[in-house]
Amino acid sequence: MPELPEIANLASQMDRHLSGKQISSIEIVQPKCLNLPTGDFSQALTGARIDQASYHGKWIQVHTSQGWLLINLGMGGEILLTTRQELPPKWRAIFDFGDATCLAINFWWFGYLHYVPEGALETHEMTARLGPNVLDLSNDDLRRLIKGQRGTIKSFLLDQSKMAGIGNAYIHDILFLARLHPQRKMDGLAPGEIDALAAAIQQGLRPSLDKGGAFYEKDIFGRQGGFSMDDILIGYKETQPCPACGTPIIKIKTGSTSSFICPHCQPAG
DNA sequence: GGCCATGTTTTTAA
DNA sequence: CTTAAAAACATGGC
Repeated sequence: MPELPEIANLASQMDRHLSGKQISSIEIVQPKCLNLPTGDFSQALTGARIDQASYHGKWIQVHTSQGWLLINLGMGGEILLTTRQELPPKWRAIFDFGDATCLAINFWWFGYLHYVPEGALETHEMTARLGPNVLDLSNDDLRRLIKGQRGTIKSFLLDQSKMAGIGNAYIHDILFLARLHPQRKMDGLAPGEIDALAAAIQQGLRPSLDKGGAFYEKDIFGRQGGFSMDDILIGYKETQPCPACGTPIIKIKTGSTSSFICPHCQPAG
């Protein structure tokens, strides 16, 4: 599912290939994903010229001449730059451009398409509450964030209001790289472990970012990402040997999500 | 065919 | 307050 590397790539591609295009019409299949009634939403963005696209955590922020289009793919989906003649079989919304191309958006479950008027971005709670993009954190930033925190390290890393971008797919390798058990308590971390965590976050996300995202997601041209199963260290590799020590990887329940760990390299402590 | 796991965010409960 | 778990649904795997 899309996390920071995939979102960052999509936003970058959209910025490069959509800027300057004008939205001529909008077709919505699933009104439930909007924050406005369908008519209001369409009216707000029809005629808008796309200025630029960026991202914050798992949200893509498209700035237009008529305000912001905010996209969250939820648990996975596609944003395709295509034409009416080559539409994918399924989609939730289509933005037609004046030049015969269109943007077809699909997502499996709980995606969002939100409109926010110009200058009102800080009133959009779901993005305003996000912490800094996780790749922008320095070791000192991380240390400050951790100070005074309780709870488990996994729920901390997944808390988008602390830092934005980590999801339940990349977190397995991040915690493995830091040699930390997902259920270690935040107040029990040694300074050296925090530094290791800061390095692990970079190490766990950048390779995928550089390769265009994960193999199970597509870019706006429908091409798969270059980050393959072989690039993943331990995530989703239950029973396979740990790359560091050879101990079989196990899958455990952590709250309502699953985690993959090496029981030898990541002791519960 | 049917049951189950999946991953995000918000909401609700403990 | 803090932290954990459920709910919102669609799709693919076994």
